[in-house]
Amino acid sequence: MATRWLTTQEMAAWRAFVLTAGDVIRAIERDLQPFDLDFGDYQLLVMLSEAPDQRLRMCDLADSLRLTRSGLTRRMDGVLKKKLVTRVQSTQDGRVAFAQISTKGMEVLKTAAPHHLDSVRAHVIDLLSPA
Amino acid sequence: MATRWLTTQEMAAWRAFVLTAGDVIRAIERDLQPFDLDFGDYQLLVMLSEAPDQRLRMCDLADSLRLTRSGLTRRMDGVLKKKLVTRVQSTQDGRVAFAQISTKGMEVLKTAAPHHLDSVRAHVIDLLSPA
DNA sequence: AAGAAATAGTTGAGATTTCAATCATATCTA
DNA sequence: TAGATATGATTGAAATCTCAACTATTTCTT
Repeated sequence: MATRWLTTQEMAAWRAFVLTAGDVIRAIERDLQPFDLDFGDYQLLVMLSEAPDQRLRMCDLADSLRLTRSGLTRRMDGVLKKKLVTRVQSTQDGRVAFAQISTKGMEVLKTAAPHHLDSVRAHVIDLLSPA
Repeated sequence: MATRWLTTQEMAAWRAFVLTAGDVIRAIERDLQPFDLDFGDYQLLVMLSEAPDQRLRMCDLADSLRLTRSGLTRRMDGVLKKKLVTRVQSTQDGRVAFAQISTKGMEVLKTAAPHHLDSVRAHVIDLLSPA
């Protein structure tokens, strides 16, 4: 258990990490733009597409996206308007609402996914590996 | 030059990276809160503290912080109000303004830095190493 | 079963950031 | 040197997110 690392070299690595992590996300977001998706939308769609019945309770989705509930409510506004996702009220528990990916949402995701993966490959290799 | 990596394992690594990178920043920001600094303020102060004459042109500072010029103008509002930084108009070039770290800014930075480095150590080891 | 506590979700206000437009100053070019 | 172009910085509007407060529903306790 080595404490007191983080001297010159580790420090440089940490700084590079902080700066390039942002660059990577921005580059990936730019590549997602032709599909009218941002990275937040994309992650939301992925989570739903992999969930049982392709839906999740709002609060579980918020947790997995590292958003507050409030933040998810707002993000849902966007994907609902784009018809990529549906809201389904639970019949079991009057408090809960599900977010469910729509047919259109699945189609958009299937179209965007290969390009997005190319993008991740390219940018992570280009920008992150050196750090 | 291997193309077509990013199968199950690499995919998982990428996802973990995306999620935990955010967690790390949030944790570090929480530890900075007692000093009334957020991560953006801290980085700005570090850049200035290391610059010649402890000052930088707005546009160069913006570039190094990965902010737009507009974004930096707004962030400056905050650190100016806290008296951590001064604005200095250039006498050479009427267009440029310098951001210069103040005595108070240097003091705050010196106080916060050791705690921040502890924080980086702790959270990067805790959260990032597994990924 | 009634009241208290916990859980799910939304809303208003504020912070941070970006884009596009704008203004001012400097530099280049013809 | 006059006009065009480039550069540095700010502003208004919009997007995204958080916190605190709130409503509604469910579950726990007695």
